[in-house]
Amino acid sequence: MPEPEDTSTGLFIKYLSNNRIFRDREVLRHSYRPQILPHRQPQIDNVASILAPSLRNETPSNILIYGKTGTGKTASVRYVGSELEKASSKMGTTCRIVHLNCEVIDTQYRVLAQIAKCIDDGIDDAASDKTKSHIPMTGWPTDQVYAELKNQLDAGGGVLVIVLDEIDKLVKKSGDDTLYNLTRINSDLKNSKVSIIGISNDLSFKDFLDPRVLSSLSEEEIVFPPYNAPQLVDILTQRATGAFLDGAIAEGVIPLCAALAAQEHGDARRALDLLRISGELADRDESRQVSEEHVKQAQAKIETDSMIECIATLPTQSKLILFSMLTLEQMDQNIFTSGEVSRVYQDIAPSIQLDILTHRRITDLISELNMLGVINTRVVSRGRYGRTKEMWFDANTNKIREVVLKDPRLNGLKDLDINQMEAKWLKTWFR
DNA sequence: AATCCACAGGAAGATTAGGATA
DNA sequence: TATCCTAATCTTCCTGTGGATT
Repeated sequence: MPEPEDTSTGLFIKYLSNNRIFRDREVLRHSYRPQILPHRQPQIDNVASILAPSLRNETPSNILIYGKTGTGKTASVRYVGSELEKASSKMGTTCRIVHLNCEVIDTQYRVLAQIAKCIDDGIDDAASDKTKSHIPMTGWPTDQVYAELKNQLDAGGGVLVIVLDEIDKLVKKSGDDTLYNLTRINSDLKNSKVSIIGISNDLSFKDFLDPRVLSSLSEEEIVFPPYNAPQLVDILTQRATGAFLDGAIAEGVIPLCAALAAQEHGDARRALDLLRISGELADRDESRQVSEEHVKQAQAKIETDSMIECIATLPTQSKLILFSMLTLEQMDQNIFTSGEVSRVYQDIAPSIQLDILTHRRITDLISELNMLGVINTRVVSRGRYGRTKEMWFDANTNKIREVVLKDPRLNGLKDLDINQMEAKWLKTWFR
């Protein structure tokens, strides 16, 4: 009997020892907060100038911040926030920042409770046992939470800046009551002040807001434009020095990552992912350098990964349609018409107790698959033989098949006898 | 030029699921 | 808990159509 420890160490050790690429790959993760944010100085200065009055114990204007994902909104605000707290403790004023991600904290109750909790934690060391967290995670009526929050704020004094990240999610899920109450809270406070920073990547969310809330929330608006390719190069270069060992990246790698990500909305997060995955690929095949080839592989990997993800979340019916197309493909057809697909579909649907959708519906689902980029379609006219829509895959069909069969309701199709089906179809309608 | 295939895809109504509300 | 509302899903019915064949 071999010692289990030995084998497992042996299993992993070889992957740990050849470390020729990364110095610290955490630097490339989304959660990493760099000290310097290239090309965001104007926005940072802007936020700072708006928040500055809080150091004189005056209420700063509320701010709304817009920008696509990966444009540095959150990072910039966090940076300004931490600088502000530093400055305030140096100057002896009370000035606190609470950062909430509304994708996670998405109800009025939880927002209020979370704010209260954050203030509490901050005061904790000063007045340790007196102000303990009063508000339970659930159970109180909302107005009581609101009142309790006011008490805590007034007790603490100073200025509180509330950052509502992904504020559009909050509005979509639970309406604008929360925002209404928060913007109004200043008039109920005697001893302290509140200012709100809303961060959104959806410009249209304003439409859901009460005009009064909107006007008070957007006293100041700041837009974070997407990065262009040269700017992304700067960002990647900065991170790469921390993340990679010297000389681990080939010449054109960073510009390539930047260019690919710039095409795709100038998303810095995407660019960093690309660089990190390129690095991981290089690491895995024991290269000593990340090459442009690795970047291309990484790009392909990200693409298929997101497609796999997309397919996995498709409704069962769409998956069955995909499976029908896969079946046709196994019968060495590369291009299928909507008629063929729906005939195959209608034949296998009953065998797994799925109700049969009409042809009309199937055409809609097929166009949907086309929109998602899982398949390609094209309308063709074959003269006397009618007008139809042709479709084909251009991705790895084995991967797709694998994912489709993971659906528990399609499990029975795993060992479908293609030959038998083909023979049957040939007899009835094929060609 | 007329015909006619094999569908595309619009319109509108029916059904269903989920969620709010009383 | 029953009921109502709404959005999403699905069906029915329909008109339109490019071009090989007649």
